[in-house]
Order: sequence, then C-alpha cells, then structure tokens
Amino acid sequence: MKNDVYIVAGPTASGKTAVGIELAKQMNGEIISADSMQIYRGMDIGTAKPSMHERQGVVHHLIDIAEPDEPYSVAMFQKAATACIEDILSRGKTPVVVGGTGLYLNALTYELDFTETSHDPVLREELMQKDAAELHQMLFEQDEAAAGRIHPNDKKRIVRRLEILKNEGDRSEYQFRKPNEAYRFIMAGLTTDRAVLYERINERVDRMAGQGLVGEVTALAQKYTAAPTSMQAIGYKELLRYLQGDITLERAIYEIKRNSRHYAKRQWVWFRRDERITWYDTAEYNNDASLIAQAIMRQGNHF
RNA sequence: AGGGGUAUGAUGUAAUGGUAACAUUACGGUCUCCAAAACCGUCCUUGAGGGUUCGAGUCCUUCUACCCCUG
Repeated sequence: MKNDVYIVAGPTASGKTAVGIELAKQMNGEIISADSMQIYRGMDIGTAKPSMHERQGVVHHLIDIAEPDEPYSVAMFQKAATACIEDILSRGKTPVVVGGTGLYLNALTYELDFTETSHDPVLREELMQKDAAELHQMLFEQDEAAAGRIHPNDKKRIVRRLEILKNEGDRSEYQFRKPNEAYRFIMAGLTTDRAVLYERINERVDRMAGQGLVGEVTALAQKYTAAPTSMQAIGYKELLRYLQGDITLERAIYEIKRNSRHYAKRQWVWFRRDERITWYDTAEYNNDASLIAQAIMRQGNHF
C-alpha cells in the first residue's frame, strides 16, 4: 500500500500556511514547503514566511535552506523534497506539502526528468546575446518539434532547450506528464472569491510594509551584491528599485500589490487545470483553518 | 469677473483633412531545472451640440469641464 502525501496548493494569501499547520497538527505530520522564495534565508517578511511562533511546534522543511545569492532550482527541490518525504515517512509521520510554486509541485507529483544536465552558464550567456528570431531558427534546425512547441519570443525556453540539446542530445522521447506513482497524493486547493483575495493581498502588502519590509530589503541589498534569483521575488525587486532611487516608495508599494495580484492569477490558472485537485472555498468554512484541515482529511479518507 | 490654453479607452500618450495607434491597467491563457521567472492572446477610445468638406481627432462655432495668468 502506498503512503499518503498531502498537498495544499492555491494562490498567494489564500491561507495555505495556516491550513497546512492545522493539517499537520491533526494527523501527526510535518510540513514540506514548496515555495521557491521561502527557500532563502533572510527573506522573511516579503515571502510571508511563518514565524517560529506561527509554526506552533510543527516541523517545517525546505525553508531557509539557501543563501539569497546561491542558485536554487526545481531540480534541487525535487531531490530535496523527495528525501524529506522519505525521512518523514520513515519516522511514521505524514508529509504535508504546502506551497504555491506550481512547477515545484509538479516536480513532485509527476515524474519530471531533471537528470543531471550540466548547467552551462557560458553557453547560456552567449545565446542570450542573440536575438529571439535567430535562436528560434537555431532550434528549428536542431529540434523541429520543440521549435513548434516553444513560442519564437520565448527566449528563455529556447535557450534552455538549446542547452539541453548541446549537452546531452535529444531526449524528446520522454513522456510529457507521467504521474509519480510512488505515493498516494491527496491534493487540496484553497481558493476564495477573487475580489476578496485581491483585497486580502493589498492589505497584506501594507502590513508587510508596516512590519519593516523596506528594512529587510535594505539589509539584503547591503549583504549581497548579486542575487539573481531571490531578488526577482515580489516585494524585493520593486523595493530595490526604490532604494536605487528609480521609483517612489508609493509606486513600489503599488507595483508590489499589482504584481502579487498577477501572481495569484497565474497560480489560479496553473492549478485550475489540474483535475487531481479538490477545491475548498475558504469562505464556506468561515476561513477556519481547522475546519478546512478536517475537510481535507475526510477527502484523504474517502479517496 | 477678464484674458489665454487643453480636452483621444481606466491611465499616460500618438495620428501632413484620408482605415484612430502605442504602452500600462483589466481580462483570458501557456508552462519539464532562474518559475514570485519567462512568454502569448483579448477587450475598451476622439467631452456635448451645430457647421465647412466627397471625407473631421484634426478646420469654424456654441456649450461644458479642467489648467494657467490678471485683479
């Protein structure tokens, strides 16, 4: 019999953190964060990282495991999260994966093939200099199928594909979305009325500002000169521009709110098409994390 | 109150009298190692009325609103 692995997904500010903690408390579980930004140490306020107090003694994995200037990727997450699941199960506890990074969750629930591809920063840099049309032409010559699938303007994916082709040849034979059969995934999605969520996002950004987000970003900017991935995070990239004097603080806050709304929208789109997810409208549960956790446990039992 | 100026989508702007355009927002979507990233698509406009003209965002006129100057 396969072991259960609970997954709590949903857009930002939908209440995943609290529900995950309740779920873990009620079923003797531990939490694995599937969040591409809570990975980084020191990025606390802006990523809405749960404080030690909020964690209520529940063990959290994959939070604060990298420095902001260290590279991190899905491939590393896939490996680390799988190890965490095994570790938690071996101690007789239940893994509860909580997170809003869709690709990370897919890396766990599907058998995405991230076999050792040597990163080739030199090649990448070189290719990024070229214009999109030229790159797409190069891709077309080497892999017609991929060229058809990837939009000519999508430089990032074209370059990535060329990198794979150069370093390990064609591996187009792999299945597209092959489910990971190793565990029984119980997938729950949290959602609520769009206008309500957007309002909550706006309020949360104001709260983060009040809690000292500007100070947090200032400290990080002083400590790390180059942090390519982590400083793309919403709340950080905008405030960096403010600190450099490019935009006003008011404008930065406005952009953080807007970018957070866009992000939430993309998360919806991503998760909505995943028919394995059972959705819970948090308003129907009075936004009570404990009640929602109980409903998700019933979902697990009825599977 | 007198004089001058401006009026184009939600916002900022463009259009020798000749198909009203661009960016942002909003909305919809894509996704196999930077994913809070990257990329694609859709909607919405000439302040109101009258006139000149084959044809008006553009020229004339009245009104309205806003801005500046004077007292």
